[in-house]
Amino acid sequence: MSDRRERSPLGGADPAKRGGGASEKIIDAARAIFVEAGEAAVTMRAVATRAEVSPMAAYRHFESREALMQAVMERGHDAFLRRMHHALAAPGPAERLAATGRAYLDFALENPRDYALMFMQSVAGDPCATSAQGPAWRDAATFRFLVDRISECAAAGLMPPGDPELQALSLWAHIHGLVSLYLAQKLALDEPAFRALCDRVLSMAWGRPGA
Amino acid sequence: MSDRRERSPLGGADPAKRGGGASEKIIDAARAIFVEAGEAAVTMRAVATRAEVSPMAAYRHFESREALMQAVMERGHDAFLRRMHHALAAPGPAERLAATGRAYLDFALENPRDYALMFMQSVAGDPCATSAQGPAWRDAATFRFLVDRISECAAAGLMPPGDPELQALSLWAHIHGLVSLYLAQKLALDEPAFRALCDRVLSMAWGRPGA
DNA sequence: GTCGTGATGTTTACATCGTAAACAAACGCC
DNA sequence: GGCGTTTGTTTACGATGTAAACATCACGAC
Repeated sequence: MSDRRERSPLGGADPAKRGGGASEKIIDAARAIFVEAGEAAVTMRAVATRAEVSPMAAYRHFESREALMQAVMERGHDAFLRRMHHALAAPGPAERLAATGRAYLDFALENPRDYALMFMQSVAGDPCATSAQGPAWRDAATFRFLVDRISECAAAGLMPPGDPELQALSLWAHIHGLVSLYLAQKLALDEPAFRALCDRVLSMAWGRPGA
Repeated sequence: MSDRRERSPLGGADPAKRGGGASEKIIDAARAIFVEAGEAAVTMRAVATRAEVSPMAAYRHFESREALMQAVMERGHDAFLRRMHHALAAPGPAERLAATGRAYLDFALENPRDYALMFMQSVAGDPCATSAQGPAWRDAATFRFLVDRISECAAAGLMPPGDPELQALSLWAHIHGLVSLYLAQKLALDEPAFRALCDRVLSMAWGRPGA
């Protein structure tokens, strides 16, 4: 959990901090290619070309391609969390939970590659998964956010009582199941049909809040 | 849905039929490597070595590495369906549905790479933008099997009435969500803890049958 | 028999990939 | 100034997917 793969030799005590403008430029290039053309297109040479440096330059900032992809993923998580927080603008607990679900779906459908990178494959050194024992998802900011929204509803009597963490995980798994099957093209639906399907499934299982 | 990528030049009218002993040998080699070491280890050269042929031999039977992986995946689906059918041995509708859930989980946990290959890949957006409209999962034998188990329960009054297809999809998504998060190492749990978690989540959401 | 003909397999070759190694310029600090 | 550290480049190597050309072998027609 503590080791960043980014080299950031001039970063201060906290290596998770900015690694300098050059690292930024390289991550930006990698992200641009990734979003446009997918993970396979993110080759070190392509990134270097886009960042206007030589192919080996990226290795001064990232141990390996995998470490670079991890940085790309972290940007995705940042954006995801920011998006979730928009749901706080809704007026009441139930509305906030519903908005959270909508924000989740919107992010996944607008950033399918980011979503897949973040949640549908195992990446070494993932912030969500230490791959070893112990709590990881329980601590993830986005998961805590969902737990809070559910606790809020429970406190307002809008939810059957129970362990909010368990309910949050259940809801997360449910939405993630739908989303990931859709993104993996196992459902053969277009986006509007999929959104309608989500609405029906989630309202069936969770009443109104989940949809 | 009808075009096989396998070349099978001596296969009869149905190209999905056996492509000859050599194709078998190559798929077997690919599967062995895949199960042991993961998709990345399935290189054409490694497969050829294992199948005791020259590196280019596989191209006589499969268009590309991707087509070979697809054949590997189909083997996985066959095994998966066979496993599901064991659940029919249970005595009553509720028991059969519960056994189906258990079979699903068991298959995924015993064959994690197969499961990931079958259900956690191919993200919308890139070359796979074919996204051929129309029913696909609705026709899949394994999905029909789940719908049948749910219909059985509904007929016996063990399930709230409703569209069995929708309920089946909801249950599928829920279990798949849990499984895929676990396999992608987002939960940071070991297997026994994960099984216990599934039990709690699914029994919370679906009463007894799902667990 | 001989002679195509097509299925099957091999060898060779190439572009592209991740990345190790050696080298060079730019910077801070004395 | 000199010198070590940081940052970048060039070059090179082994692995990969696969195209192209060539070799083998079975088999039906003559």
